Amino acid sequence: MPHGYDKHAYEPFAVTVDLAVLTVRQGVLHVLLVERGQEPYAGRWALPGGFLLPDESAETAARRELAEETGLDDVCGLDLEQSRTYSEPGRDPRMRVVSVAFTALVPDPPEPRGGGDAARARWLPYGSVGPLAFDHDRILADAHDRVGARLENTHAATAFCPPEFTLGELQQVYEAVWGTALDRPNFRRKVLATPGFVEPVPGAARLTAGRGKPAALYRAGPAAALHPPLLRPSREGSPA
Amino acid sequence: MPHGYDKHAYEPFAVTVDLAVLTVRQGVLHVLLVERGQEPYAGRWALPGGFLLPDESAETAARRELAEETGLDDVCGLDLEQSRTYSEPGRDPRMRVVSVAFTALVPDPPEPRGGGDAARARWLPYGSVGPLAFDHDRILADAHDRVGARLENTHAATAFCPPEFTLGELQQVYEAVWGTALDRPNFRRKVLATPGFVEPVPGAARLTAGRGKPAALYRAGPAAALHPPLLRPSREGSPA
DNA sequence: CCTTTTATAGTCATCGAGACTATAAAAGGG
DNA sequence: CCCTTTTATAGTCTCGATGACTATAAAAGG
Repeated sequence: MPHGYDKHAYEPFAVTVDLAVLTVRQGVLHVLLVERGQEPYAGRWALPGGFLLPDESAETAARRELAEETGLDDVCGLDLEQSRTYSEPGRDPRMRVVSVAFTALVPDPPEPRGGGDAARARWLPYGSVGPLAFDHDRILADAHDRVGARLENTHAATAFCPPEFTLGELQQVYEAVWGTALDRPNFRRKVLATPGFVEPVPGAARLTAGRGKPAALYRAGPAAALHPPLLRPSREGSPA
Repeated sequence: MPHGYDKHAYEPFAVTVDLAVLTVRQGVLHVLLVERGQEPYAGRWALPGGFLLPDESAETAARRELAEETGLDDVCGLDLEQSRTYSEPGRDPRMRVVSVAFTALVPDPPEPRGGGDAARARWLPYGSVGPLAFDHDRILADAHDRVGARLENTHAATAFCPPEFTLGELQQVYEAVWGTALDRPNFRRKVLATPGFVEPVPGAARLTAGRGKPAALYRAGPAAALHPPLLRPSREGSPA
């Protein structure tokens, strides 16, 4: 907030929210994208988003847009996190737009309704489509980075799962987001040893994919942060 | 970016940047604050900041404001990171302002010049002054959280130090930001065992505080991220 | 010379985690 | 019904990271 507020001239900007809505389907990370109907970038895929209303916070606007685009009824419980704000002068060729980006993690999603003015909305595998409109490639990549880090330190992975899930499903989330395979017994040991990460659903089991032994079901635990964190295998440099 | 761009009405907003400029002085975390000269919140301390110019990105504006407020000449090399954007409708009583917050880590600082229109600018110990103007208490707390986490995963602590520093000085940074005491031999072992964190300055030593054995000098290493991270001692729940 | 202060070297035990093997419980095919 | 396949779960072994702690070195000050 500027102290010399009243002495300065200031320029008004358009403020929007952009959403990176992520899910894991069949062990593959997917993103919700909309197809642009008009110039600029007509025919290109873009992240859903929209303008802030006059008396909305960015968080409120993001949740409203999320409900409109996904058609989900209970948007309240969803994992929605502000990731970063993009304000480069040339990022929209038409006018000066400052965009607050959000990342939403949703469980097994319904097909998006092409709500409102959307030309077409689809779940697409992460990284499967060419360059997105505007600077949305970078926004999406930043969101992906943050989610990967959040899986290490929080139980955010449970946001990708239904209310009751197996440890195999939870592991698939980690593998899909990180792009690495994990050892199943070690993953299981680590998750169960972390207090508050998951809690068992007594006496419940589910056949995972039709074949094999039924897996026990778990719910998300009360712990927000994981101690110690669940670090991904040596992402860069030497594994020390 | 909204796809139904042209069909929507949108409201223009004022966009500003707010800066949490942090440093460590004598082992104590300090924040750069300015005293407001006018209503609202006249006489209260606030974070420095200002409006975006018409063709500036938020990053550029933040760096410009940083130079103006601190009087530092080489703002280019400073550690400046976007932290979060604040957009609650009532956060400024005069008008609708969306603020992009940044956190800057600076080494042993010069006294701030009360540059431009600033009533007064001072380095104050973190948490030593009462409620700040606007929502700056929360912005500052969020910045502090992020810096604490960044110390775990990156060599950001070196941004608080002069180009050549002792391991004791580096440890003081960690202790000041985290608010915990660390075991000196263990800290030393951990830092030196992390590849790329610091590299020794051959044959150089400095008397740390006048007394005691002179300490070897180190420079910041090339590694951006630390592997494995330097986790702070059991911050919550059980230490596992 | 002795005390104080700070830096640096090392020791020991414990815990986490990667790699791996073994067993249990289901489906499917003969 | 037996046998193979598939997946879940239990357990073992080893190594490395780290917390707690002790010991030595090199300076200043009395």
